[in-house]
Amino acid sequence: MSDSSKKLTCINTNVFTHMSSTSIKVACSNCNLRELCMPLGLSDSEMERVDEVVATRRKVARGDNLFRNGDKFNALFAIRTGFFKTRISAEDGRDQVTGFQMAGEIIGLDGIVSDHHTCDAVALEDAEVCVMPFDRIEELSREITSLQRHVHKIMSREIVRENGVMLLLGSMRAEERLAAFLLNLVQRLHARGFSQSELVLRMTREEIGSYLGLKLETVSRTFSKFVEEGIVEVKQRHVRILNPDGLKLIVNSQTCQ
Amino acid sequence: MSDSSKKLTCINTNVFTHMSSTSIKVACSNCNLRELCMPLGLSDSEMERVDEVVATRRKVARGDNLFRNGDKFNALFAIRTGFFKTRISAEDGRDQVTGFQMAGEIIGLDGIVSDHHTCDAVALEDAEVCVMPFDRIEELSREITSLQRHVHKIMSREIVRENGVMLLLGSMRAEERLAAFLLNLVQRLHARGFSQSELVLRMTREEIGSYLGLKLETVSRTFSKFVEEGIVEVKQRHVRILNPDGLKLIVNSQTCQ
DNA sequence: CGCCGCATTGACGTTCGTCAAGTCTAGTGG
DNA sequence: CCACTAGACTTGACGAACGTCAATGCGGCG
Repeated sequence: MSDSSKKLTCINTNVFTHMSSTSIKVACSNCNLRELCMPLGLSDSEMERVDEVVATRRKVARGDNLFRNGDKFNALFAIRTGFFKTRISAEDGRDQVTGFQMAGEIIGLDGIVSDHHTCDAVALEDAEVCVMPFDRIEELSREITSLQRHVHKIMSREIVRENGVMLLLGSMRAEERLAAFLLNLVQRLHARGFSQSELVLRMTREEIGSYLGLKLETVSRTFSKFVEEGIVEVKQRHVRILNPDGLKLIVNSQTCQ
Repeated sequence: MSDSSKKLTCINTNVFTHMSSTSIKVACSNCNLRELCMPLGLSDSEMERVDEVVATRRKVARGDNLFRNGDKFNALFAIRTGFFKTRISAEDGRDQVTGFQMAGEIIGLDGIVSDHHTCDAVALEDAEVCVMPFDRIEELSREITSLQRHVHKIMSREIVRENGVMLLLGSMRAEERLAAFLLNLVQRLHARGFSQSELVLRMTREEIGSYLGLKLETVSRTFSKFVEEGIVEVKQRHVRILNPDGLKLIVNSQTCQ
């Protein structure tokens, strides 16, 4: 499969997780996620100081929470391996998945404003994160301009991402939502060296539905429809995109609302 | 009306806009929006430096854009007077209102990540904003720790706000959405010294609908339903909330979806 | 006065949620 | 090795919520 040519080698989501014990020092400076996670163009001495920000790393087993709504906010987390969902809950028990995060992405920004997290972060597979104490980040970004800018961009990117989700939730039909979701996932996976056409969903239909503002049955039906139309192959959580242009067409179809 | 007791005096949204010419120097240090907009507890000398960040002010007439999707990003804007909406547009022409902003709120955070704005900001009434060049903000927040923290909080607050909108769009029914919208508006207006029970909508039914993921007819019908139930009085854009607890009950009703 | 944009209301249709039955798969234990 | 189970997924029938289309009302402004 030529399009699984890895730009970044060896981003294993699972296999080697249990080998890398916490004692092995993995610095940002030699992390293969560096270009996703950290600013480029740091000098060696700056990079050394950034290494020190990553105080510890932490493993999160599948199903466990990295943090919960109400937890004290201390640190941002950079995902090294694994896959997360974030979700918020209303008082009445309803909840809404607000995002799915994968290796190289930063999680925990919601906690800054009130010093407490306002959502839950749940590992959808065994995961490992770098713990980056936020006061250290602030300290260092006062000294390293490019780090400061980088932190601002990460937060702005999240705002823009959520804008896109609002568009999806506010004005797209079920097919468009699912098509946009698949294209987004596969694009982010591709940036991490995975295939452009094949992916394994780490979340259930219900979690997809929660994210997309749909019921799980609707998600399932919509998958089936895509299969009938020959746009994708679906076997449980394994998805192969046969006709990416077909998906893109669906996203921009504007059949109605 | 006792609950229109002004905490901040004279936040006029319209009347005096044309009087305050740009030549009058209005510094943050004596701005009555300070506590909404700027960090508290700055020393006098720090406050002086913050004053210098606000390079210029800019008037935006009703219907005009403060910035557009694609515009180069240079500055954040603090709203002094007036009322804005932000919206994003898909290629196919669909658009989605992503927020309504009022005096004391910061607008333009979307532009940081890519150096270009990704949404439009439109004045819904004649408005005036403080232009805060972003590189000046970054410069100063490297020196004034509390300003740095404040900037981070503003961005985090926007992320959390959007999380809430995602919950609304993803899992609430029309009545719940409109009730939540009204409560949110009136709460923010109250923080600015206005009534807890009365408000004037600055946007059309269509704009409300776009924000809430509903069609304008649905918004109108839902208003009518609230009126029938004696929860609000509605006369065009004038809304009086007769039974705020009724609204809160609706938000948490979870009838279905 | 008449126009125009905005808002309301009604009749009808579509989409998606609800409820229920049934299937598939992985994991467990005999 | 196979039966059993639990959880995830699929599919169908039906209904509710909301969108669509169209007619009408209302208020502000030239």
